[in-house]
Amino acid sequence: VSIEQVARQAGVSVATVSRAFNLPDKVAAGTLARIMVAAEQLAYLPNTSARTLRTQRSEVLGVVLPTLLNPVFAECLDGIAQAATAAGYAILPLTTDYRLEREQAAVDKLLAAGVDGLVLVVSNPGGSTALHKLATQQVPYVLAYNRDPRHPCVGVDGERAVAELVEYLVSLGHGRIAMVAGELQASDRAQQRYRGFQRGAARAGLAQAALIEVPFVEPEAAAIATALRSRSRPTALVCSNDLLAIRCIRAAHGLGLRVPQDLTVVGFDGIALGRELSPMLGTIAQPNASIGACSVELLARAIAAGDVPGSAASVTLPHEFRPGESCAAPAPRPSKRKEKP
Amino acid sequence: VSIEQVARQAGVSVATVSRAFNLPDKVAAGTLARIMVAAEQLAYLPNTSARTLRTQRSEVLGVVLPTLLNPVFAECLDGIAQAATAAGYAILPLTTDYRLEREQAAVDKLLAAGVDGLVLVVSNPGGSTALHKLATQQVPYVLAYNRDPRHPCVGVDGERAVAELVEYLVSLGHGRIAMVAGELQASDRAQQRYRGFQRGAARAGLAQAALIEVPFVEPEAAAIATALRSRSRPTALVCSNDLLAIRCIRAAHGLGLRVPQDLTVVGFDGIALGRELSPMLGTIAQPNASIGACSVELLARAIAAGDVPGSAASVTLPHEFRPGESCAAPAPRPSKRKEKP
DNA sequence: CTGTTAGCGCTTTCAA
DNA sequence: TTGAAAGCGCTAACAG
Repeated sequence: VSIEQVARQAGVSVATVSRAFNLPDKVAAGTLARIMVAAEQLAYLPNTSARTLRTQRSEVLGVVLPTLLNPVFAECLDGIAQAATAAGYAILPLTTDYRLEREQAAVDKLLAAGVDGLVLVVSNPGGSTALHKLATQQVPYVLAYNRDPRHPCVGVDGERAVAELVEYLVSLGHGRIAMVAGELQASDRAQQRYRGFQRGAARAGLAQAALIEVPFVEPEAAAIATALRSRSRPTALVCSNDLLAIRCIRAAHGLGLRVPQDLTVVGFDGIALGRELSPMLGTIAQPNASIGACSVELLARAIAAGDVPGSAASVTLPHEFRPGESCAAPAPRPSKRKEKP
Repeated sequence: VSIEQVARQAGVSVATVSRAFNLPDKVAAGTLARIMVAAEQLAYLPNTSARTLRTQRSEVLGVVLPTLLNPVFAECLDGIAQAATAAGYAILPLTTDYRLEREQAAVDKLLAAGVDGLVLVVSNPGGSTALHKLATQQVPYVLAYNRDPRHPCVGVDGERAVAELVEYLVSLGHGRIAMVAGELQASDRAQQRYRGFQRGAARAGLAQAALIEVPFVEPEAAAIATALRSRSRPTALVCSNDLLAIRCIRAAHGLGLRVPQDLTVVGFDGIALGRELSPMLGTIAQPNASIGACSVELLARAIAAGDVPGSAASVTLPHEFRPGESCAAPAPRPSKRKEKP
């Protein structure tokens, strides 16, 4: 049912019906009422495509995320949706499954759909041709979680967060700390966190700071188990994200290690589920919903002002270290021989 | 950049450019090549709104879900996205946060966007005015997870699943079993599972089968803790979903109860995360991605055939009980007095 | 094989 | 306060 039928039913022109919906105060009260009744009767819904085509604005923001299977991004999307609604935008989310070619495809699809702007989480802002295209074409966009001086970004300082965590763990008495990460290549976030790990380890004078890289899909985290079986196994694991941390805890339990008594495990992300676990997951919590919301607000503001967000608009949001219950001082190991004199 | 500029650049008419993209074999090879080059140079992307407006088909399926914060629906959406892509559709997901008015709003928004069909998870198919509207207007739609003889539905037989679970638990020796559910009103799924609980309890001749209703938002599951502190506390908890089950396990641990030695906990949903926990979550696993995928396929088939899916097309997918590690026979309680002669 | 042309439903001048 | 009409970008007859 189109605007024309409503017009006929209400005995007015289509222009007036259009006004009734978009500028109600420019329509006589009586006319307005008649139109609304007619629209109601006919269950009229203004056709979005026609409106978008005509106005060249869709009131839609595109969203590009790696996956919704990781609660981090689901939580972020929730924040995006909330803020978008508040700002009068609908959203159109697409996932890439961490695949570069799908990032490009997603951006193209969104551009073809005529979105007014995009929020995206990419693997690596540096090499992204999709981003370059956006920048070139003057399309408003904001990166979430990513950090790159050449783009407008919203996220936390993951490097500092991890560095400080390592120093804290050392102060707790941990002498062997390992970082567990997915394939580092896959994301600049992981790289950043690893840099923080190295920095923290160096600063704390930590001798043993290893990296355990866990292939993404591998269900049995063999690499983790191997590391934990070693005689000189780490006393603390710093994980690149919460999902990995949860997996580490399970691996530890499988090996008969107690968390945190025998092994400290700390994640990164602060997914809501972490607080429901026992032991409650220790983590560097990001304000996921806020990261999404803030990205949208940045974007909306720029669009309203008629320009694109620049890298100068980047925002670093505060993170919060939550010790949870999976993080503690290492138990003093029973020494095999007497202490040195 | 529009089709016209491409046409000009390639020295052909807009019609030919259109054909080049939609019916490439009806265009001379040389012309096609020239057009593609021009399109590439100009970074041309066919305008979706214009195409939708003209063809009256969007190649988009609307998706209405309660929330993406519960991994069940995230997993389902993933399946939907996959199947949709395979069938040549894009998807437009909207969440309702379990609020009825938002179900209606979501449906309206999707209809206005001109989606070709919808997959939805509603609170209660019976009273849904949104559904009624869809049915009346002959819009193709499929319900996921919901079950109702008057609508096309894709899901598992939750009632039977829970009934069988209860009988199994009784056979294991459990004498006091409670069901933990969110507000039953909020969803027909929960109601169904509760019916299964009652049926199973009755059939197994179970004397003590209580319902513990947990307010949705409540972070501290006080109701659960109270029930578990009781002298005649249940030996097994059947939870309406996995998130609740996880919360129950934490509550149990907080009370010094071991799972499964002191308390069996079983969830419902089969979220991927459940397998990463320790104890691995016992659950009635639904094939979440398949539920989504199957819904899409049903829908796509009907649309292709030019009609709407009827309730006769409903599909019941198999569920699978996974004992995990949170489900076991109850430990024999130390008896206070000697056994009877 | 290619071009011309009429709209899809809507918004927005410009006139009345 | 309202109406007439142009046109957003595209596709699908129809003609050539």
